[in-house]
Amino acid sequence: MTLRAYKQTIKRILENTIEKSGLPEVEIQVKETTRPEFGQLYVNTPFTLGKILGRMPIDIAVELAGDIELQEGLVAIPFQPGYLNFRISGSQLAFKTLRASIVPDLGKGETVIIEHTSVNPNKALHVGHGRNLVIGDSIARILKATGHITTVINYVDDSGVQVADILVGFLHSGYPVWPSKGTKFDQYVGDEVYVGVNEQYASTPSLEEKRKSILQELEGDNEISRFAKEITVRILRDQLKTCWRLNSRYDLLAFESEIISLRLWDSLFRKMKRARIAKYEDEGRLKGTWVVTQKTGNTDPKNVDDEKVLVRSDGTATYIAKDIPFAAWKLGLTEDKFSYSNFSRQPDGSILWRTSTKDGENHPKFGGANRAITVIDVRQNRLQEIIRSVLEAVSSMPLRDRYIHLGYEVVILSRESRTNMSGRKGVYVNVDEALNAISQKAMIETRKRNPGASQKWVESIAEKIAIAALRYSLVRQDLDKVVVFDFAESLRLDGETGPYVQYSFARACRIIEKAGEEPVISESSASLLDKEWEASLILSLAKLGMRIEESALNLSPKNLAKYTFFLSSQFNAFYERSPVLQEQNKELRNARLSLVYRFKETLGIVTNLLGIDTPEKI
RNA sequence: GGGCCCGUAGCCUAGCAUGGAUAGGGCGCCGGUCUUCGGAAUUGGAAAUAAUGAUGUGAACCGGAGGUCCAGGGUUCGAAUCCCUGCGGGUCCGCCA
Repeated sequence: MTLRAYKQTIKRILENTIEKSGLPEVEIQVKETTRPEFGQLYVNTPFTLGKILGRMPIDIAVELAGDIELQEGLVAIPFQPGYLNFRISGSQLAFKTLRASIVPDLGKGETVIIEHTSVNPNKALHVGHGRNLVIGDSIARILKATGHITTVINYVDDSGVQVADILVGFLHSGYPVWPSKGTKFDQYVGDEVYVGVNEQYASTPSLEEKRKSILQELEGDNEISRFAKEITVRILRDQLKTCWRLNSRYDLLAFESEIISLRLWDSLFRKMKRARIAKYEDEGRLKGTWVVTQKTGNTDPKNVDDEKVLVRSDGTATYIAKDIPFAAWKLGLTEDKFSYSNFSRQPDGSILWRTSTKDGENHPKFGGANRAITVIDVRQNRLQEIIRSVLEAVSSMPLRDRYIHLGYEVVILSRESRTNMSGRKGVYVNVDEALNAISQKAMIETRKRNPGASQKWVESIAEKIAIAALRYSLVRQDLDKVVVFDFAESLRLDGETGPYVQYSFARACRIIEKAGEEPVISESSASLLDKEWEASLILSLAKLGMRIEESALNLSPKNLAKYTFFLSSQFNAFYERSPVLQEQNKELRNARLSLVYRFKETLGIVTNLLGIDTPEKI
């Protein structure tokens, strides 16, 4: 039984007690206390009841404490000015916590689609994309571990202007199709071709004409569109190398060009016309277009800004006309016209599928999920809202809980100048470059600590440290906060960082390795763990289920990142003050050793949910 | 102009959804510890080396200093948290994607 189970038990028993005492029914929230002398859990129900009944909260707290019947080892203590605190006996909490680490089942088979990464196939991933990937991948891991059936999608926008830009570079500006040796193709295209072509547009206006004609060719089946596919898939394969390097994985690649060629838009557009959400403009500045009006409660009739064009006056659809059917497909609001084929095998052994227009292979079910989570930065807020409100109108269902835009703030390079990363201008830090730099530094540190180790081993450890450092730094902040990517900061290996967490894990492994035998925990030996720092480590370990639950419900991986750091620093404090292997008292040694075991397992579970590897030795 | 978001020590950040007990961390700073690693020097010894160890160092630990929770008003027994107004910053508002 973990703290999460205690919480549920207390809630149930307290509800019964209130009912039996004839007190009014109120919503009960069992919360964690801020300090150990208040016990571990508390409710402020006496305040709520006091208000209703016009009585002193403390009197009600005393009364409830007297009436409530709790299991052995759990007591209720009234506290001024009206809290009801619950104290779990140290030995019992220790014993129960040390027996097992439990991940709660919250999903009950709910199907969830998570879309993340979705980098345009014309450049390498920069750290802004890295934030998207790390958030999305962590959430996918958390949801999967808590009993949800997840499908992870990486959307490939292979039909837009950005693709036309690089084709201009290859076909008209003389960029070679093969970069110089040692350069990744995605990096070469992003750094040289894409940036170069965008600079040339200013000086050579005729290039823009060329782009226009390429853009038209892309919609059809011809030499240029086939060349575009070849190039974008080559870039995609290199991007995936970076994604996999960051420990991410996907189930499906969805190609925008196939949404177009399968004409998924048509049936949606018909439905939208029928539902009268799509309106034809007879006059005004949008004459000849089909628009959708967002219901915003904007009362000013002169304000036309919340109209969004769906179909241009020349009859072509705008990009939102690709997003809407895809979003509808995710929730099963439109039929599944895709075929699917095997794209490649991933490092974790699973198959990465891709949408396809050709005859499909035997594939798992895609689309039609209970819930769709789209990870995109906050600048897409308005568009995502439009998409959801269109889907709501078409399906006449509220979708607030089913179509979720998980927005996060952008990554910038400097707070003073607020340098936004821009692929077009070539202002960004690539994920691979960042990882290489951190890895370099970690390699020096690892070598210092392991002079006799093989170069290959040192390199593999340094790589894992680099990934942990980057993933941790991108996931630890609130989604609403702008991340300033500071190179010096990202090279830090101490303080609140991924490597610090890995270090404490490795410390635990050292002790376990040297101890040799696995300890057997009994209630009496658990009671020996009575030191303040031991009790607080146990309490933190007992919160595993609660922490996972809240991050799954709030889609907030940051909570788990904080939790790994907190556990690690508590473990390090324990490590300094409670020697395990030197302890002469066999039973105490045994109890401490099982605490080390439990710490290792718990931390291993949580770091895994964050995609951080924990080597046994670093 | 309208929508959304942010404002917490020198810097970064948690807590805000669901109001509650002394606002929790990290970096940096000051002081200390040490089963980290290096080590001037001293003592013993012919030597290998052993003991002591200034001082440095640290993915380690302990302690300390550092706060108008942007401002003002309101609701409440109680506000960092809820409401209103204002200030500062960001972002979105193309027949681009």
